[in-house]
Amino acid sequence: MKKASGVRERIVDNSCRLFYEQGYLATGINQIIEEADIAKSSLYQHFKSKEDLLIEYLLVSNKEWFEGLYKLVGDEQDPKKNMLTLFDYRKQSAIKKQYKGCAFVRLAYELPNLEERAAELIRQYKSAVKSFISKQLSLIPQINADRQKELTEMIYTLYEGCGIESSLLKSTAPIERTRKIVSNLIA
Amino acid sequence: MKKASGVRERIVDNSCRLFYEQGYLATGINQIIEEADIAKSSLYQHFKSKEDLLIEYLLVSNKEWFEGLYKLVGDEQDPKKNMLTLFDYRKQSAIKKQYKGCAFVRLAYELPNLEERAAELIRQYKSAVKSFISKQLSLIPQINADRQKELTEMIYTLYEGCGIESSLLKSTAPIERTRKIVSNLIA
DNA sequence: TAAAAAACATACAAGTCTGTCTGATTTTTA
DNA sequence: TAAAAATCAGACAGACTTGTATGTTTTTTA
Repeated sequence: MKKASGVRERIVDNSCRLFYEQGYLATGINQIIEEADIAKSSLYQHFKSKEDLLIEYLLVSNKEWFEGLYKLVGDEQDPKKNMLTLFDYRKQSAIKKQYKGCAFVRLAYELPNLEERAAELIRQYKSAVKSFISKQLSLIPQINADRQKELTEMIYTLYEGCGIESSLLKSTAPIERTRKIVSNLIA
Repeated sequence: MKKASGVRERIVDNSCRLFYEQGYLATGINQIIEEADIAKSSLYQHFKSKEDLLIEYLLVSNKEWFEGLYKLVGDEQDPKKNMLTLFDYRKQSAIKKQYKGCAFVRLAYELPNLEERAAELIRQYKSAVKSFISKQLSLIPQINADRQKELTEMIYTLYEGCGIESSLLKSTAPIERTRKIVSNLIA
């Protein structure tokens, strides 16, 4: 079908940017179409409602998050290094995103009565992050299955916690501290 | 001055309830005055703007949170028990508040460009929580000053992390797991 | 090049939002 | 009991919200 105009792309890019920077409720359709420089009817041709834009936002955020992580991981094989890379990635993102925190948690907290489609995408994302942690641990020979399960939960909890702290204090220090703790846990 | 009518009290009670249940942006002045059963002009006599209601919300939430914690602590002196009570309190609150999470983090995430007055109150609250943790650790003789500092950060990070997890999964399991981890850390 | 699809501008509906104002009524204070 | 303060109901301003509808112009497809 169409391909050249990039209208859909501009809608998605600007929606995602504004939803993240300002929050979902604080961002109006009119601002989106203005900054994307498209007509309102074009937006509603691609997305039937603002809620559909929200779903798109979650899908894009998920995709970009994992792409960014695996770009930083590169072809490194050492699971210990890769575990620490997760925290390096969190630190790098915190700076780039000006300490506004995880898009998924942000949304879950902004909309306490979130529709189920969106809530499910958030849970899926978090589950995938936990899988990454679990995967690395499984590749460390010294760690047995019981300890792996235990450490997965603990490291994931630390991962979430340092993200919050970093956002509230607008500082990477909590992430760096947590990275060191995790480093000791898997040493 | 006035004392009997309880108008201000009804404004504050309903504002706090609705801000927490629905979020700040999703709650309108009109809903507040309707559920508080007062006139709009009465509201603006007590609070000059919605932002002032937000500040009140933070002050009240802070007060109630610590009152609830110290009620659960009672006159228990054992610092190890009191540390675990912090997590029992988090679990109890999670259920009571239907997994909507910490009011302060919620607000910081809902309004990424929060006014400085409010942001400062949030940081103060989190600092006070950390002080509680630090205080208990300082009362455990086996823990030296260095270890105390280290554990304060770690337990606080775990505290924040398990709160997020609990909210996203609508389950107390992450809190219970974390309580056990903390129990081992200070055993 | 002619038909189909996409994007355009713009107005509009119907509702919401915060905050102000007027003037009447009730409550408190002195 | 008289003056002062608080609360009331309700209209209003002015801007904003999401989404629809109309008709035109541009782009793509066949």
